[in-house]
Amino acid sequence: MTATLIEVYKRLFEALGPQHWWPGESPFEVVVGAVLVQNTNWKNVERAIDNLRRSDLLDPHALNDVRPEELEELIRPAGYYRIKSRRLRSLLEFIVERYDGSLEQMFATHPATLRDELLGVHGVGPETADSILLYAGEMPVFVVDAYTHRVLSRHGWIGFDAGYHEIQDHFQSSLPQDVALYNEFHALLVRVGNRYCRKTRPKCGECPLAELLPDGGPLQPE
DNA sequence: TGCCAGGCCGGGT
DNA sequence: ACCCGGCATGGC
Repeated sequence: MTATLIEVYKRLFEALGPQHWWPGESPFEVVVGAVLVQNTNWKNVERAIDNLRRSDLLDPHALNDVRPEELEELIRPAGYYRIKSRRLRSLLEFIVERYDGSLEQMFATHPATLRDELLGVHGVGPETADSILLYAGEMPVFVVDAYTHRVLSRHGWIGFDAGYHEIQDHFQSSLPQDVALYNEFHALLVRVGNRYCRKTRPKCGECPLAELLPDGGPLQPE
């Protein structure tokens, strides 16, 4: 690749500025959001979280005590509400049973260990686990998502068939272990994906990374 | 108006 | 170890 990842980051940051992802929110809110946002627009997630906040349920024990049907209704705007209600309850049960409902206690666990534990919870996959570790626990773990894959593969920086851990290693091995950097970089990639590197009708010409595209424009998947 | 959004699971090759 | 259908609401 013609530019290092750090140069890519700098370019994005200078063009788009800080994204302020999950800054003033409580760690628990981030945990809940990480599940609710699965394959879903963040706008929809905000409505669901607003419902929880209005009902004073943004607390592990409180939310764990809500009846499943009530939880479904509260998070309905986030979509997949029956699936996500079950996933959320699995995660809440884990936090309450394993860590006495204390996120502080949970995040005192070694990152690699906690990651494995989270992956064992129903409904928590690699991206959800890593989002919790990075954005709620402030642990130096790079979060990979659909946008990360799309932006990097269209520039030829990774193959279209690159898997989660391959991409994650790519970032973690070529960037300093820095929570703020990982946080901001991932948020910037999502922003680029939303604004320019779209699935249909991409606006590559206006993208801050336009000069870094291969000759002839973005690569297309086979 | 369809298409898409910050995935993951379960069943099938 | 992949591949695919299912899951659901709201915005553009």
